[in-house]
Amino acid sequence: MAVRLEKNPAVSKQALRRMPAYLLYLEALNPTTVVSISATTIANELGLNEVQVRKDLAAASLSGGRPRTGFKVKELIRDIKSYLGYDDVYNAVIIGTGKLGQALLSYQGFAEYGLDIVAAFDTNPELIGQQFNRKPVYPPEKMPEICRSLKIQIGIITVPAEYAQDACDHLTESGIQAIWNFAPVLLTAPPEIIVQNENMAISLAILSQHLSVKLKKQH
Amino acid sequence: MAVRLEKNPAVSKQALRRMPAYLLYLEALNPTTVVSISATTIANELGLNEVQVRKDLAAASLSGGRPRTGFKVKELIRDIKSYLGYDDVYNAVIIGTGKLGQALLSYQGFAEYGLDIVAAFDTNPELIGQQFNRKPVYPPEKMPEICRSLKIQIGIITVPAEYAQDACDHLTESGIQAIWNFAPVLLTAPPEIIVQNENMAISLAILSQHLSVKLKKQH
DNA sequence: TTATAATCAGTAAATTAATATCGATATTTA
DNA sequence: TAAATATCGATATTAATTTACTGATTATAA
Repeated sequence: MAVRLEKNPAVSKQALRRMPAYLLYLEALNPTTVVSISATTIANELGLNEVQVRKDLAAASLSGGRPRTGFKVKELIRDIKSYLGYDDVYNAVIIGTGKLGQALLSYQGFAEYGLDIVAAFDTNPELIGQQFNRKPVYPPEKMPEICRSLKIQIGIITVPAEYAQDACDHLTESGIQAIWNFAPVLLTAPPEIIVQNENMAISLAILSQHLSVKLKKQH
Repeated sequence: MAVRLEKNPAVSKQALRRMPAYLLYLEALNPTTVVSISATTIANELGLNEVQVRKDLAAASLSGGRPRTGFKVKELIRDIKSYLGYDDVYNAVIIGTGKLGQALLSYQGFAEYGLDIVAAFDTNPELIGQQFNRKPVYPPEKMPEICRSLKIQIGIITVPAEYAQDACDHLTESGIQAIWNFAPVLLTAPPEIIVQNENMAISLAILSQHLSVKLKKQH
């Protein structure tokens, strides 16, 4: 029998970044025709090294794969989701209901990731009282009260850059645990607060630098 | 004299990811009071290792820093921008004018990064002919013609997941060079096309996993 | 039933990235 | 003007990550 000695080996930050790609790939498979899949196949499809994929999967998978057939697709999806914490449901609020805030409020896909956006905050009187995707917009003063009563863990910042630190401070005072920051600002927060920056500039920097190198080559 | 032997040493992908943070930090400084800054200071402020910062800056900076004072802030900003290709202006189009597409069309900050979004495409007849932030929305059929005549290099995909591959194919046929993909899908594109995924799921995965670990500790 | 081949898990080696150290140099201070 | 010190660039070391290798295991086919 294939015994897995290390149950859930330490996983690198890089591996954590690859997990969502595995999920996307696995979920795109037809579950009726593809029951099992090997690390080799996934690696080839995603352009990764097969040992790397096998190690990543070993970290997330509870039951492991079996020689010759690979991993059960359904189990693997479930295990990766559980590994990433998508099973636990977190309540979130959005600060700033501009276009981006509205886009996030309207996006149906977050349920997949265990993220439940339950309310939004905005200073604009015209937006306060409105709903987006059946989620109400409140004035910022209500933040502490609402966050505590609704047991909000995550605050999503989608305000313009100049108001982002304010939003961060408000959220911190309202007792949230983590911040997902879409504003192009470096936030200052207490160390116990998890801050994850969704920095489109990073993505754009990588794209731009590649493109710059590519276009220079063409001359 | 402090001679820099290696002019622009090879930089890692990780370093490239840190560059936008340096820019954010440097641009937040008051240019009248802070003329020069040391790698040490930046490292402390951003919570990074000082040698790492010095190496990163050495890769981007043309003139280098000088002992005791550090780097000239204005020069450094200029050099990093140039290094990231923000000097070159790239023309882009947006495919999909839902909330996210509209948010990107309306965002004024892309000019900073040398990104000029000049038009959008959507299948929705109600949106075709409209403008967002003075940028017109065209039907997809016009993509090849418009992309070629306006010399579009970058296509930004903001359609729902199920249409993303179609959008990608259209863009490829329209002669663009790079794709910035916001849809949660793994795109298949010719190898010469640069594909950069803006995968919010990665960010969310990291946040979620941290939070999961954090909340478990509290018990 | 036995041989073959694909795949896994685990360990070792190689590569890449991060951090520590060192001599040189420019500014500040005595 | 000389000594002290902060900072740089470069090299050396350590740590993390990726890739290669090996033996075990299971399905398939002879």
